[in-house]
Amino acid sequence: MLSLHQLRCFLTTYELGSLTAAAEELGYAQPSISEQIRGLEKTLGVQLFRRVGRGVVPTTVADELRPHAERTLAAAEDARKAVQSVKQFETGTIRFGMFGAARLYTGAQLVADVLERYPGVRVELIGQNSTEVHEELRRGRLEAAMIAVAGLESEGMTVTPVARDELVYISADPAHLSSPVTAHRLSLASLVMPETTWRQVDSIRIILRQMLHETGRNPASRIEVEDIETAVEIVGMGLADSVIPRGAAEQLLPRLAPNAGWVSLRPRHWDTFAIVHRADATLSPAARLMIELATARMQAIAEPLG
Amino acid sequence: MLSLHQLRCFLTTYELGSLTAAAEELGYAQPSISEQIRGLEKTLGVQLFRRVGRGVVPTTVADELRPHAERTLAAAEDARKAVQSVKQFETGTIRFGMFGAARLYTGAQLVADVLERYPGVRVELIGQNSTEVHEELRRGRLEAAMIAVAGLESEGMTVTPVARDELVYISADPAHLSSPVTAHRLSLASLVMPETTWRQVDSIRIILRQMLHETGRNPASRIEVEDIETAVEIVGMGLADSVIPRGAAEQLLPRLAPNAGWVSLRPRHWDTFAIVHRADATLSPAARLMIELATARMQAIAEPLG
DNA sequence: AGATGCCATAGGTTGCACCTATGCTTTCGC
DNA sequence: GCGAAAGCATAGGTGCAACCTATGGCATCT
Repeated sequence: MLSLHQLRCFLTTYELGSLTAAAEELGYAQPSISEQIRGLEKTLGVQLFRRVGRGVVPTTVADELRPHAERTLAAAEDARKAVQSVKQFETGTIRFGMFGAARLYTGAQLVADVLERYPGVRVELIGQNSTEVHEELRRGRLEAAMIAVAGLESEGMTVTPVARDELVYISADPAHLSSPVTAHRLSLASLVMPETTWRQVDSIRIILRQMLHETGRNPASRIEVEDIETAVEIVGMGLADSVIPRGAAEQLLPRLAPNAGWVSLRPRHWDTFAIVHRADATLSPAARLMIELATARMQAIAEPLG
Repeated sequence: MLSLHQLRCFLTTYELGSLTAAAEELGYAQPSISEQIRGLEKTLGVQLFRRVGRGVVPTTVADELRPHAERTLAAAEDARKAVQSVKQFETGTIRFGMFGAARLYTGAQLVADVLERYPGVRVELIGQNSTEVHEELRRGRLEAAMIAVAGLESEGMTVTPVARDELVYISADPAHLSSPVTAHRLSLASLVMPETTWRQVDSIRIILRQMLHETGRNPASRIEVEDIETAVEIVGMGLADSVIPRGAAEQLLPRLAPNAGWVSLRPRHWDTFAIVHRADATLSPAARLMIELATARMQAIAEPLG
């Protein structure tokens, strides 16, 4: 079986024209080189050097092999270098999960942070929805993620809360915003809720369900939409009210619903953002980097925890 | 130390997404693949796969490594193929020594023979002069050669005579050609001799020296030139006579000295052409091919021996 | 002719690559 | 849910290969 070591020995011998010189160059004893060359000749079924008294002389087959051997060794060296540069974030892809409001208002900045520090890397922010992210984490396809957690069943997962963001009630009707919204008022409200596809696992809905549990009512949403921007626009049109994280409200209301405002819930509730990864995993440098940067960004915007 | 085997195991595992599948594909037991991957991860200092319950998942570093691993393996495979095709004369260089009159009147045809049968090969016909060829043979830089031998000191060399060519006296003076030329007449002649640089080892001169030895004279050449064509032209101009192999005479006289003719020596003498190679060498297929073709060509032109 | 340089061979040690057997964890099917 | 199946890791053992030192043979240089 062909090996890189054989090719290395061959090339050095070819260039130096001597087994002894090659052995010294490579730091081996002379018989070792001799054995490697012989092995290479055997696997290829050809003679590469003529042993002629003092020294060795390459055959025409050796002439032919040489450039190929050089290419092969160069390719192997490239492979090694490529891996090393990935290790040092000089290149390669960093993949990180980010779901919900977290991505909504720190995603772009987080990507900018990474690109600034490591110009060569590609960044993938994965996060269509929480179940998908959770599944990717569980299957090991995603190493770590920052997601909104609310009573998330995460057996075998390490969940490290890093920040919380207050859930606020948003409305275009000033009368609805005159005082903090209680569970009772919430139960009577006409709501538009995003993330309709993942409603069972959406952290905000889970929190609202817990809040309304005491009133004996289920959270009633009149309108279901897919993304939070659409929900905010609908609120701006006065068609319904909604409950979203305060950070999202501060970012989206001026842009999408300038006539709407927000008010706290009573009692207050918070959406918790956490770093999540498999409990058994040892995190890669890239993952640790993303966790560090994402945590910093999130804590600069929302309320730090822990 | 990086190895092709590790890269092979890595690639197969990457593609099949499973150590077990890779093991089956490559014909090994599963722990062997596991060990190779672990070794590769250790030499590179990175994790390539996340072991996640059932199956393995490549990391981003593995994504980066993959194309490089493919290139490296492809290069190694190219090297192997290149050597194999050289072995089968599909490509590569065939080097053969050929000196003296042998090259003069079979060289081009011999090259044509090789190119016809093996269109991909390069051919090098080495042979500036006999000593140089002999030296190259002795040093092993040349595997085999067909040269004119005349009492050639060839210790350690295997000399296989394949053909002989009569030495003839050429002249532009018909009177000189009326009867075979004896040693006596030769000693009185005014000669032009080629191969002046290598006069000490030129086979024709050696023969002439032996022939004239009985007359007590040394061969006297009035004119010394480098190549045989020039000598023939000088003969055609009537400035001197010469002694050359009959094959050369038949080829060169009509072209370079149409008014000249040739006559035998008395007694007749022959220049002997032989295959020469180191006694200890096992000949490569390429060398055997050249020997076969050169012998055939030479025997078609000159008088076969053995 | 002797000294030197270089490759091959011999003999022995270590380590690696490979195997089988088994245990642990996850996933799948009933 | 709970066993069955699938997949990787570990353990233990064997054989080969890579390495070493020591030495011999041959060619070359002085």
